[in-house]
Amino acid sequence: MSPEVSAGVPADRIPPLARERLLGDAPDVAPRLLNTLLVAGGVTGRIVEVEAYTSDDPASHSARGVTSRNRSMFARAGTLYVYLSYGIHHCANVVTGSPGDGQAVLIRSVEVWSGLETVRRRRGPRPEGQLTNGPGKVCQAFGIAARDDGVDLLDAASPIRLLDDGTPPPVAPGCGTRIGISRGVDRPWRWWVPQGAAPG
DNA sequence: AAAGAGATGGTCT
DNA sequence: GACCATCTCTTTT
Repeated sequence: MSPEVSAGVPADRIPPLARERLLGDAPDVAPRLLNTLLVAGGVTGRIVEVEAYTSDDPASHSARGVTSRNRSMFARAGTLYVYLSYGIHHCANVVTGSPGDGQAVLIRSVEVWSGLETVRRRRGPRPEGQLTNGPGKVCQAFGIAARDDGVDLLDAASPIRLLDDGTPPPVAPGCGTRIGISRGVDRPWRWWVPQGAAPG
């Protein structure tokens, strides 16, 4: 299949995100990840909400060092970290920074640009706005699961990829505290694309 | 519209 | 045995 984005350009003709764009602390990288393209499972979408997690962060899986679960969170920038949440849902993260840092950005919400029928089949009949507006929903919609943990998102041969179609991140992203955590609750490490914001 | 609770299993103490 | 980086359905205002 040939996933397409809004302009009608096939996803396989859009270049991967430059790895240097992911180099840096997760709270710095996270807002720059907004408006980049996620391609997986026959679906393409634009990332519109993210959260940052670091090793110096009581809410982060990486806060207490490497374990078998969070191992890929300590890999190089561009690695995908997938974990099982509440025994039911999967959540996808983009590793940032340098190997050993344990920093990553959680993909919280995505706007689907192609493969909408596939998303509807995976997510079931639901209002348009509730298909991919949560980290567990994003993984279900894109078919991302535990087997995908550790893949390189910047490798054109990977089943899951981050692309850069030239759309810049929002000039003034929304910013606030993270959702669903019980520690580190005051860190304003969640960012989103303001609704109705014109790309560019 | 908002609040509450159950599902469900891996990870860590 | 407790704690979740969640989601959905049900109950209550």
